[in-house]
Amino acid sequence: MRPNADPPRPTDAELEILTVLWSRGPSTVREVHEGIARRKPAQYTTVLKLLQIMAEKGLVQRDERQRAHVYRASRPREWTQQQLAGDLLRRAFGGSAAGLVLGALSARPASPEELAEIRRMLDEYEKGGEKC
Amino acid sequence: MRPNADPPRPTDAELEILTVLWSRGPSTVREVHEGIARRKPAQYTTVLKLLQIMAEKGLVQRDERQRAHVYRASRPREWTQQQLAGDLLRRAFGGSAAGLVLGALSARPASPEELAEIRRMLDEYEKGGEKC
DNA sequence: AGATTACTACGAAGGCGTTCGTGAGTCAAG
DNA sequence: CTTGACTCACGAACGCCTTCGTAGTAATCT
Repeated sequence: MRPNADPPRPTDAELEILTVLWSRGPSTVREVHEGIARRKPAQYTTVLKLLQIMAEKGLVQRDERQRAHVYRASRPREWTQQQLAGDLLRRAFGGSAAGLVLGALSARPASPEELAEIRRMLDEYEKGGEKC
Repeated sequence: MRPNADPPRPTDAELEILTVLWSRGPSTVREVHEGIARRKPAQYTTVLKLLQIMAEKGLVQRDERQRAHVYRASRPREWTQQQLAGDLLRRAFGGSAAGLVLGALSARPASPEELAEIRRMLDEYEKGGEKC
């Protein structure tokens, strides 16, 4: 409907579907359903309905050229992750990125390798983000 | 109702109320309402109803000894932040803490001071968290 | 052609979150 | 005692999320 407007924040069920689309690439309803059903039992028509609603919202785009419509996420994974992280940052952490990092680490203890990866990422981010 | 069970994840409106309670300490409905109304117009009874529901869920505890009941958050801010961060980490980032950190930094660019604070926090966390 | 399968569209139900109006009770002042 | 201010309790409304059943249409098979 509004092709250029930002899609709204995905809900829980929508995020699960987007995860499948991001990892599989453009997929039919059946393929998404198979990807979902591994973890959570769901009827085929439930996934179909979700995808239809998500298409209305602009979260996914639909290619109707084949009989089995092909859906693809309209935003890349990183973009959506950024939206969600920013949203939580604002709502629950008062904008404190340090607070969010601490919260994440406390919630799911990170291995030394992962800590090293975070540090590496901080370095890279500090170099790249010289826009002020 | 279930005093020792973990309260569920707070919703958006509930989180706003909790934020007031965390910063003000135990408060009456009127005080919470004044704290909320600064940013978002809301009727007194809306805040009252929210607090009643939150008490049922166990998100807040109510002291009825005064005529104006006094509510307090049943979990500290850090605990709830940890829940929320862990939840997002699992749902949207596949458990990758590095991904979450990158998402947060991309969403709201951090100042060099904040980056330094994050690094300091990582060091401290690495020292303190020596529990396999 | 007729039957079976695969797919989309649609409507409806149930639950939850949010908002607010109304009623009833309590307390203090006139 | 009556009035007015303040408080809690409750129900209702509305919209959104999620789930699923049913119906209709297109392709395929015998």
